[in-house]
Amino acid sequence: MNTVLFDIQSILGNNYIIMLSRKQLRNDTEAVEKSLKKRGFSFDSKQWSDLENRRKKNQIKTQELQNLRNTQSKAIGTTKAAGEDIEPLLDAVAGLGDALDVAKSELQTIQSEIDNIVMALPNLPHESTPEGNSEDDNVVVSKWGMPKQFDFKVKDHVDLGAIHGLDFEMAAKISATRFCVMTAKIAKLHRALTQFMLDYHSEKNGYTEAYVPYLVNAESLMGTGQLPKFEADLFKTHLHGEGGSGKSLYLIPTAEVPVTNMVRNSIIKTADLPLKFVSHTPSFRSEAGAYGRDTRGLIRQHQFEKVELVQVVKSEDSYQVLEELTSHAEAILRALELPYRKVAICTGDLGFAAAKTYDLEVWLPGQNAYREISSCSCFEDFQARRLQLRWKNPETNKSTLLHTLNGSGLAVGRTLVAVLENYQNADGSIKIPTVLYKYMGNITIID
RNA sequence: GGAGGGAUGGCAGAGCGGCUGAAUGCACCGGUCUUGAAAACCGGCAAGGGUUAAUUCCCUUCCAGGGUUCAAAUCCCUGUCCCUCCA
Repeated sequence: MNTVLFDIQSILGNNYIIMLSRKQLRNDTEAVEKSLKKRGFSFDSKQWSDLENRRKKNQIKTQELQNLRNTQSKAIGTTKAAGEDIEPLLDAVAGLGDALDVAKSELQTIQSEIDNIVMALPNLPHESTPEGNSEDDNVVVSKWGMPKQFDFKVKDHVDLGAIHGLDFEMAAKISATRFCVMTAKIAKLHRALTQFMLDYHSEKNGYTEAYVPYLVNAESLMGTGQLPKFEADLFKTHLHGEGGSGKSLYLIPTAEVPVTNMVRNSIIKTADLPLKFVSHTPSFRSEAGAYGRDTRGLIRQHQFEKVELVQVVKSEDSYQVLEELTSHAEAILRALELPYRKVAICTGDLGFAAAKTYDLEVWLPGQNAYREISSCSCFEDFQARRLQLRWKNPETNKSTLLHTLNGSGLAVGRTLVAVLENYQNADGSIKIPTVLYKYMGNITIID
C-alpha cells in the first residue's frame, strides 16, 4: 500500500501535538518499541533518538536567540520611551534576525522529519488486548444464540437477493463493481434496519442523533487517524473540479470521522460528559488492498450504510464504556435474534488507532461462518491528542485529554445479509424479524 | 456577479506598533460571611512546547499562511469561515 506523505504542518499548523505522547516516546522509548512490536510494527528507536537529540540541540539554540531578540527589543522600547539614543542598541541586534532565521529553518526541518515518523505510529495496544500475529489469533470471548438448523438447502444472500430486488449487475452498469442496487421490499427492509437501529440507540441507549457531512477535509481525517497513512483507502474529490481552486475533500470511510471531529479542538464541559452520538451515514471505502476478497455479494462494497456509535469520555471510564458500547451493538443483534459471537482482536490484527477492539461476528448460514458486523474500539487518548479534545478536570484544574470510542451499531448492509440468510424459508421468501414490523408497514414476510 | 464589516482566552467583549499573554464582564475554582444555601466581598483562573531537583527558567500562540520592523493581536499580502448591503 502506498504511504502518502503529507506536509502535516501545512495541514494542521504549527501548534498541534502528535498522537502518541512525545513525552512517552522520549522517556519510554524502549517500552514503546516493545509495545509496537506486539502489533508487528517496527519502530526504529535508535533513529528516533538521534533525531530527538538533534531537535533538542536546535530547539534550545533557537529559543535562546528568540529570547535575546525579545529582551533586546524591549530594551529599545524603554530606551526610546526615555528619549535616549537607540542607535547603539540597533547596532547590537544587527544580524540577529538572520541567525534566527537559519536556526529556525534547521529546527523546522528536523521537526517535520520527527512529525512524519510520529504521525505514522499506530496506537499502543491495551494490556488486555490478546497478543497475536494475525486474525487467526483473535480470541472468541462469548457467543449468543444458536445457529439455526435448516431442513432445506440454504441459499446465500446473493441468490436470495436476486429474487427480491438486489441487483449487482445493474449497479455495475451505472457505476462499477462492488456497488449494489436495491429495489422494492428489499430496499425497504434495508431502510427499516437503519431506522430501527437509529431509534433503538437514541431512545433506549441515550445517544444523540447526528446528521453530518459525507465529504470531509484532510484535517478531519488526520484527527481520527485515517490520514496521513491510509489515503489509498479513501475516495478523494475536488471542490471545484480536478485541478480546481478548491481544496480536496474526501468521502467518509465511516461516520466516526465527521462525528468525532465535531468536537475537535475543544474543551468539553464536565457536565456534558460523556458525549454520546449515533449517526447514520453511508461509508465509502476504496478497499485498495482487498482485491479478490469477498467479491461476491454485499459483504465488501465501495459504498455501504452504517449506523455508528461514538462516545467521548473521561479516561478512567473508557474501558467500562467499551464494554457498554459493545453491549449496545450486541443489543441490536439480540433484538433481531441473530446468532453472533464477540471476538477480542489480537495485537497483530488491531486497527491503526485502536488500543483495544471487540468485533461482533454474526452467523451467516449462506457462508456457514461468523462474519464481522460490528467493530467496537477504544482509542484511549490517541485520537483526542490529534484532535485537541480535552476537558477541564476540576480537581487538578488542568486540561486533560479525553478518551474516544466508537463502534458500528451495526453495519446495515451486512445486517441485511444476516437477516436474509437467517430468516429465509425453503421457497426463498424472507420472514420479517418481529422488531421490524412497524418499520415494514406491518408485513411479516417478503415473498 | 458587485460593495463593505468581522474572526481575540471556556463564553461575551476591549485593545489597533514597544510597559498587552492580553482590560472588563460572565462562567469556573478557593476563601470570608451564613445553621445551610443564595447574595455580597477577597483571592485564583488560557493553551501548547522546551528545560529543570523544582510549582525554576525559557519559547510559541489573539482564524490560517506569508511579509514589513530592532519590536506585530495591532501595519501589508494571500487563503478560509461568518455577517450585512446591492444586482
